[in-house]
Amino acid sequence: MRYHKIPDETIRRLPIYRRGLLFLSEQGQQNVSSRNLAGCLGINPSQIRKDFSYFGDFGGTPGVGYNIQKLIKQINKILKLNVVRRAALVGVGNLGLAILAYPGFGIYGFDIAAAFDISPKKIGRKMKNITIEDVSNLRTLKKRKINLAIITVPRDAAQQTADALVKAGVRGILNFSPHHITVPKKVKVITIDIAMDLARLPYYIPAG
Amino acid sequence: MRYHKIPDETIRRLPIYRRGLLFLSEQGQQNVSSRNLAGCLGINPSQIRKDFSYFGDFGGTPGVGYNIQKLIKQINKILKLNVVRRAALVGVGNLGLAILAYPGFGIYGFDIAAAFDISPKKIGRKMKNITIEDVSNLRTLKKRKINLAIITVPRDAAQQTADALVKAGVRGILNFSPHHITVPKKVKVITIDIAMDLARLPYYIPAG
DNA sequence: GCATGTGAAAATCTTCACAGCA
DNA sequence: TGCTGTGAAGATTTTCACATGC
Repeated sequence: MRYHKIPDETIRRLPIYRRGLLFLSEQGQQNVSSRNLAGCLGINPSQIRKDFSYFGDFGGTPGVGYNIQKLIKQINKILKLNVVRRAALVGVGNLGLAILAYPGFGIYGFDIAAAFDISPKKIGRKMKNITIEDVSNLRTLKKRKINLAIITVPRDAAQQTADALVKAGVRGILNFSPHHITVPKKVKVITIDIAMDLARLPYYIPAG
Repeated sequence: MRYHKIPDETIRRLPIYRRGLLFLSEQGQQNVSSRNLAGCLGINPSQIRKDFSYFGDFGGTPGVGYNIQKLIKQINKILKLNVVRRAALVGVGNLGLAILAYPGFGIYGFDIAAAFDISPKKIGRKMKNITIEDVSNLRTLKKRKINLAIITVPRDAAQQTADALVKAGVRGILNFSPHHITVPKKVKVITIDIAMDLARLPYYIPAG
């Protein structure tokens, strides 16, 4: 299976596997079978084996399972998480602040290295070793080797923020603004709309 | 197509359509074609027409398009957003606070009607008309007609929080904790792991 | 002409089932 | 025996293409 195109869905699941593996590792486990990992994550075991098989030999041992540390390393390599990634945050409102404080990015090797806002009240303030800069400074990102960004600006500023980021050489954007943003093909955007995810819960709930 | 099972993917897109339609409505538009809406959202036009067709007649007019207000009403009805939904928030940390302050829930008819935490320092404090309660009060949710919940507690408290919510009659959970939670089939869980979404960006970026 | 609504085809993704190995 | 790795089958989702209606 080594030479095929990797399904997007497989890529989407790799961080889930990684999370489960780190958890099991913390529990002191050395090895894990696809069935164990599946149970831990609510995923079908064949799915896991199939996903792994796209990348060639994941070093699973029949009768035993996979070595957890090895697996984590392989996944890191595939996801290109084996170097520290510097990311910028644009829009230091409530959500932006929560994200700056969020401890979860570290375990993926992310370093939120800069924060930007448009409000003079916020510019210059210091949060967690980061001084909030004016958005006009976005153009310095390239020089600073920052090529990932998180957008937490209001909806109507989302597209222009994305445009500025693209101009500054950013290649990946995590967008929390509830608006579709258009970028060149070479830039990857992942949009998270918190309210939208909540919005489909009622559909699945019978009665009222 | 009226009597078929609706694809999950279609349900996932309905809130996206709704968002685009509200935006176009704000711009003063009355009608929209599948092609216009598609352009606005980055989705294929046939996809939109197919999605709509699952629900029977969406009242589109050949040569003209769809009436925006009518469409929004239909989507609201399908997603069961035509009544105000009361939701509880559990875990008033940074992310929880940001979500309490997030203005985006209102446009879907959500009312975050209660907040809970385990820390005595936070219990009793008031945020936006909501007094933070002790998690032991979760069992009152049924009486208070709250059947949706947002979990923003640390990873290791996620499962026990979910258990308490299920016991309290909650039927839908939006989970921000980076951990899989197991619930009975009648309860729907949607998990958002912010860091995990960021984690797959580097994969799509060539070079370093 | 322009746009909907939808069968049918194509693409994608998931699950099965089993050969092969420790 | 227990588990991996994977072709093949099955299920789901997307896209095409066009008949039909304004």
